[in-house]
Amino acid sequence: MNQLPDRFDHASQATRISRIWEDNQCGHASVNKEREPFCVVIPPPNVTGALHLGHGLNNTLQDIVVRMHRMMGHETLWMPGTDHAGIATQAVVERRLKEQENLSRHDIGRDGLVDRIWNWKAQYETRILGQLKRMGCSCDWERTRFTLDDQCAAAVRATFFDLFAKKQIYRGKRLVNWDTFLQTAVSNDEVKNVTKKGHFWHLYYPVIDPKPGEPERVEIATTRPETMLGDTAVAVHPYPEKALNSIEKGLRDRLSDAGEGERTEITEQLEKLAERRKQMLPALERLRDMARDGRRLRLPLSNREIPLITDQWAKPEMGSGCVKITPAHDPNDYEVGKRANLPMINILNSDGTINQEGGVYEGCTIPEARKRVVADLEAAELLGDVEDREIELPLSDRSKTPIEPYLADQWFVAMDELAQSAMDAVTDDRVAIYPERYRKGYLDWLSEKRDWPVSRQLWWGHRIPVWSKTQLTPEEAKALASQLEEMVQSAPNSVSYRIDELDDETQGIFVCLRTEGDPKEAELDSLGLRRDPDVLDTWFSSALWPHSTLGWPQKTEELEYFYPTSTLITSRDIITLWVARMVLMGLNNVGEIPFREVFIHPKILDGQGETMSKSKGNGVDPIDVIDKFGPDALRFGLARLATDTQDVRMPVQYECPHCEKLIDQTKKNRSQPTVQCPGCKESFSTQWAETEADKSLPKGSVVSERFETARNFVNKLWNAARFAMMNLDGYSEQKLTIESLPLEDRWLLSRLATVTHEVTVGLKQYRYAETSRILYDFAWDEFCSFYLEIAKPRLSDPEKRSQTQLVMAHGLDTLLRLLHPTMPFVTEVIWEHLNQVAPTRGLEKQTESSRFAMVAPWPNADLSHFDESIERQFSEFQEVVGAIRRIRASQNIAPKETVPVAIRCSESSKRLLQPMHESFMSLAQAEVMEVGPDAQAFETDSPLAIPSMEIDVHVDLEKFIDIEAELARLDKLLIQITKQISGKEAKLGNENFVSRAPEEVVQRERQTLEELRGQQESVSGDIARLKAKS
RNA sequence: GGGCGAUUAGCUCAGUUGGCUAGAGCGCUUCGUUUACACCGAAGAUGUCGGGGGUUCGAGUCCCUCAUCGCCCACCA
Repeated sequence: MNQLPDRFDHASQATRISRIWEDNQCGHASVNKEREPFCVVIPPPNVTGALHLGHGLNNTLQDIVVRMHRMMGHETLWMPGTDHAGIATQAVVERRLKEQENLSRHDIGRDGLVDRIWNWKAQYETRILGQLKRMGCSCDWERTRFTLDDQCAAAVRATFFDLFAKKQIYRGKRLVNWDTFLQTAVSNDEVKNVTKKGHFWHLYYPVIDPKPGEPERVEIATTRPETMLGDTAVAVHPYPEKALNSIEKGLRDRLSDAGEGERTEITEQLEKLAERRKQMLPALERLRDMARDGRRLRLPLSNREIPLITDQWAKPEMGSGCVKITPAHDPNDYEVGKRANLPMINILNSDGTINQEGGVYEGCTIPEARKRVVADLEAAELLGDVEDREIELPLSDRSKTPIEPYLADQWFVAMDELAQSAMDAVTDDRVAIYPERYRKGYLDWLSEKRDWPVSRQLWWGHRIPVWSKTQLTPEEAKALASQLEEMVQSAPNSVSYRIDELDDETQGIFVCLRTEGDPKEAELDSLGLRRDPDVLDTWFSSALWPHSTLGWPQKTEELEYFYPTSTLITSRDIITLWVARMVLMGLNNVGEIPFREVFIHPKILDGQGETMSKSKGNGVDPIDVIDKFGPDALRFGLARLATDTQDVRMPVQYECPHCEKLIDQTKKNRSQPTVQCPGCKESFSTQWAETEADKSLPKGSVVSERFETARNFVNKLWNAARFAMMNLDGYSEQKLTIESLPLEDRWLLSRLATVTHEVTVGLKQYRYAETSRILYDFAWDEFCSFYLEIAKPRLSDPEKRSQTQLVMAHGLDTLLRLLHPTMPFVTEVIWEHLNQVAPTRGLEKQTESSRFAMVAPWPNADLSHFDESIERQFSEFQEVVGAIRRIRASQNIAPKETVPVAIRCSESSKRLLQPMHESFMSLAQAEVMEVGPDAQAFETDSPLAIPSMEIDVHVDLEKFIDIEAELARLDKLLIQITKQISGKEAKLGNENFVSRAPEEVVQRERQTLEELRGQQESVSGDIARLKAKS
């Protein structure tokens, strides 16, 4: 074992280990009724781009529980895969197309674009899966799925068909962002608002048959007068006074703690408000009353009658206090329209010209219509003031033309029952969400039961399996329906159709086919039905992920065995979008929840507290961290940060490719194409490098030095193992009785039992940070610093060697297994070596070790090994060693000098400390002269009391004493003790404390005070003695 | 605007049901290459637990309030 390097060489080992795992199918799971299943589906990463550190965290946490359960003997399946991420991926590919070839998607067409996205997907899927493998993720790679692959597509079709047939999918109108130039809807994030100069037109709508005292017309104001053609109401606030009051109150609240500048501004606003109240309130209240009275208005130009209604959307503090309602062309008005059940009049053609609803303005473009409407209103004397004003104009990011809110046909999933089922699953604890506070968001969101619009005007995604023919007369519809009826009769489980009333005269027929490539598609085509061009929302397929990946809608053995899956580990931003929908779809499709537990983990932020993303330049590729620190360090580093209270701030650095110096990333340098290293003065490129010159520079990777600790820990473990294995020459099986083992062995076994228990429970409860810390502290401070150090002398004692080897090998073996889920690579490599030198391991009885750590059985917390008194006593020993070391350090005693020590302690402590004679020598270079209740202080003594342990350690300083240093130390000590005594005295002098605090607390305080006084006395005595001596 | 969370050492974070003489890692200071490990070992310094109130014998921990930061949702004629 001497040939092992003194640093763990992850670079040369990791790929080899990965291959071994893969070759031996260690991650493969199959239906095995003999064993309990454990299943996790991966939150499929988007194929938009490579994984970043957030994914690193997510997948590390999954792999830890997956590996633990596999070791526990469960048939463990971690289902891998990726998500097609409709809009995001299409946008990325389109952007590239534009940048690199200056082409739009319309230039290459639907098939052309989709082909390119598939290429992109192939590239990134490979990259992503490669990243996961390098992280050590123990997925069942043979089962890798993609949300757009055939199996997922079959599930999507089956689901859509089912909901369609049950009428839980319906067609409805929805306002979309319409790009009139490209004649397509665009998503919210493709719309950019620009501020432009515009106007605010005041219009008057006449009141029909005003009663005496009522105004003859109402004033409304708008930035888009042409939309009045589609108005279906005018609204006024139902409680104008209340509304004004609440605004006033808000302002006054702000005023009370506003700064100087803000104060004047708020005061001005308050004055305006008061003025407004005086002038407008009576009029608004009258209008409100008129609205309640059901009064109607005459919409100018088109001469329609429209109601005056009340709705909170009308802000009494704005404009005239009245607002025109155009449900079909404004998102807010749309909501008002739905609330008031108003008709929705679409006045636009898809190319942005006015349609027949616009009467004489039909065919006009929007600017033309605006001009003419304004002119005509002016002619009718219904135009008031025209203000200049800055307006926010939404522009399409692609065509740079104005976006029109446009009422378009969309498919919706009715959420009422589905949402309720998903709420019930959580409220009655079939699905447990951890940390619990996330339940609220989940339940609140679902409780709104807003129908889910599932169509997306994109090309990349599951195409909606509906063929339709519209503009049919009722007779035509009937005729067509009878033809379809035959089709349904012959295949009722794969065809479904429905007739929808489109308006008063026309009907539409919609046919859903359950199977992709159904020959009936051609039939439908010949009947003149056309397939819906839209695709489904990405989350539609993601919602099926837990069952679609297991083969649903087929009744596979896998589905039967692994579903419901065990746990879902994900990030909080998709609790509603994804988690909730998986629950409701699982219940709908399979009739069973998709997972029993959900664990929500924190997010990783950069040093500035911002989320990491490639677009900011602060994204960290886990591979860069792996290259620098190794996969185990990445994993351990992430796991120890995963607390359930808060997000993780992780300052990141560039690593200079020339000199390996780490350079803090700042907001400034993270967006530059090149950075100059302050160390070696050489420059390197970043992800922003574009020019050839910049690109030719070596690239600086982005890493975080937060992983250093973890890397050091990996190395510590490696070296501890190396030490142990170097000392396993001649290792042989033997019978061993626990009772006969020396205290330090009993202590180790007890600690192993405790730690095993804590880690097992901790990981089951997703307390990653805590269990990582427990393992770190145990491995470093107890196993290495104490156990191995104590073992050293025993290993060179021929009588004790063999027994020590056995216990040491067992300790290492257990530690490796406990650490394996978090640090799989280094533990696997050590396991290989350990198997060579100590192929059979165990205590009372040795058995052959498993070939791989990955499939080694999870340690049992052997409670018979647990011994509280030994653990407690051992910490006394550790304290005494610490005390001796402190004295040595304060006296500057050379490491090689042996110091005589006397330990005054109880009989029971003596029983422990006496046999540790050798260990005091190896750990503190101390010779224990006396130990027990009668131990005497030395002539020239340096005492050190162990707080709350009733142990006094005395070190003979005859040969070393530095009186000045010692006096300084003791003075300081005395001050500390005295301070604590007065604190305790005050506490115990408090009548209330003594009478009301629990007896045991008071007792403890008394005892501590007692000890402190003893210490004080002893230290004072020493000071006096030393002073006398000097 | 609604909801959730955070604020503890120079930095990044722990701190279970109130009992704390508040911890860890990094960084810093001093010492040390004793053959597992300098990616190491030993010792040390560092805190008005964001501010203010309250409950309690006792508050980092519970309640109220303010401030700052972050996230989600809604909204921005």
